[in-house]
Amino acid sequence: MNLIARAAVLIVDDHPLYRDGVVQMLARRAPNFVCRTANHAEEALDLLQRGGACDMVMADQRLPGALDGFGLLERVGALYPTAGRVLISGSEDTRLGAQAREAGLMGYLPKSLEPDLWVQALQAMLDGEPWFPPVNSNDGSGLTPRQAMILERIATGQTNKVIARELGVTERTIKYHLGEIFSRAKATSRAEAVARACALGWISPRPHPSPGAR
Amino acid sequence: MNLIARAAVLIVDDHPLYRDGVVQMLARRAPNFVCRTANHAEEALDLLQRGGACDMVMADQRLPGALDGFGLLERVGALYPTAGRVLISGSEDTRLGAQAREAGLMGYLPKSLEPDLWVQALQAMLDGEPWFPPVNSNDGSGLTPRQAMILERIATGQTNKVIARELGVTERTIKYHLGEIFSRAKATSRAEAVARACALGWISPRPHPSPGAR
DNA sequence: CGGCCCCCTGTCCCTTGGGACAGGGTTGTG
DNA sequence: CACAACCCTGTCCCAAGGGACAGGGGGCCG
Repeated sequence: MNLIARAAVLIVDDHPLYRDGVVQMLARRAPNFVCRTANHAEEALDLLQRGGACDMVMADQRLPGALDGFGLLERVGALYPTAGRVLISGSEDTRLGAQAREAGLMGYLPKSLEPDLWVQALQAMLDGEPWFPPVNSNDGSGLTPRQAMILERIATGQTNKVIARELGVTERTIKYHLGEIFSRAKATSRAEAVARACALGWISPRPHPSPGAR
Repeated sequence: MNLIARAAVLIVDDHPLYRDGVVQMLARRAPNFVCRTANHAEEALDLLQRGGACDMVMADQRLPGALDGFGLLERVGALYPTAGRVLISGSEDTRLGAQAREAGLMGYLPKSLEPDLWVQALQAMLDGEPWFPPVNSNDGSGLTPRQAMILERIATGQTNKVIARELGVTERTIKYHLGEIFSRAKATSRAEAVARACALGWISPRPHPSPGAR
């Protein structure tokens, strides 16, 4: 564990009290950290530009404004390749963790994480170690990979036919999986399934541009 | 503003750092408050039962476990009618405020609220004044009341026919409104509309039991 | 008043969706 | 091996969804 270096971290979240909580906690437990905070992506980018780079940028997935956490961190990655980038999220959805990995981020911190683990994770990440929450074996959703894959596409408005084509299977197969999803989500239609999946955190509530659907 | 009385408040939220933030902030700005915290509904009820009642119970809308914020506060209302009940939420959705009002709660605090306003609101509520965030005139969604009404039902999986019956209009009319909703949400199907509405915070992501749909 | 917005309705038509019934394949585990 | 998940597929069928086209009515504002 690295306790020597001073580290500059930027925390981006639109909930003032949460930000304060993080800052206070870090001040107490990891005095070697210098914290800055921003309300949203634009402010964060502005801060980085005028205030110099950071060792670590941690952004909530859900942010007001045009850029969400992923969007912001993507841009940060392009502008400041040396900064560690970490996603924060209020939801329990471990799918976000996977997404964060794919996006090349250094870590993913659910807000339900205990402060102890929080600093532990931070230290690890500053040492260059990626950090993702211990997988619960339970991925929360109770959906099979296939089902999750399909549900996600459903949520972008894709039709069974399209999904079938893209996954290289028959339309009938999609219907089959849909039926399974319905029973697991206690839904009777795709619209309801999507709503429940949102409510249950099964799917990441990211504003989708629906690229292939229009 | 009432600065005299000692007030016991219970904060229920599954994000430790957010809870800490609130507690710290209150300790600094409103030392007359005695704070207790709970992770989820069950813990909260337990605390109330063994620890005696509270003047104020503030619960996040999204909680792990069987009861969400509304559920918890409903039960609290039944068990401890004198306690003020307040909903907290991370989303910007002003619909939640309306829902909280309907549920007879004393207030609604979005997490994006500035700490200043937070304590102000708390004080007001302890004085018996309901407190809800200043309406932005902008309800965020850009949906007409009718559209919002219909979108909500869509999200519970209701079919056009059912909605039409319940609203006392023709199925055709529902289709019309749906079309409008689609264009506003940039969606092409009800499933996509629901997903985008969730992502945009247009609809409250409450696990619906879908009463009339099954 | 004219224009704009919201709400409501109709007909025609084709595409999708989803259930019921009935299979076959793989992998892995007790 | 038997059993359980998971994945894939087929056919038949009917209900539901959604677009195109074409209207009428009320309210509010310049």
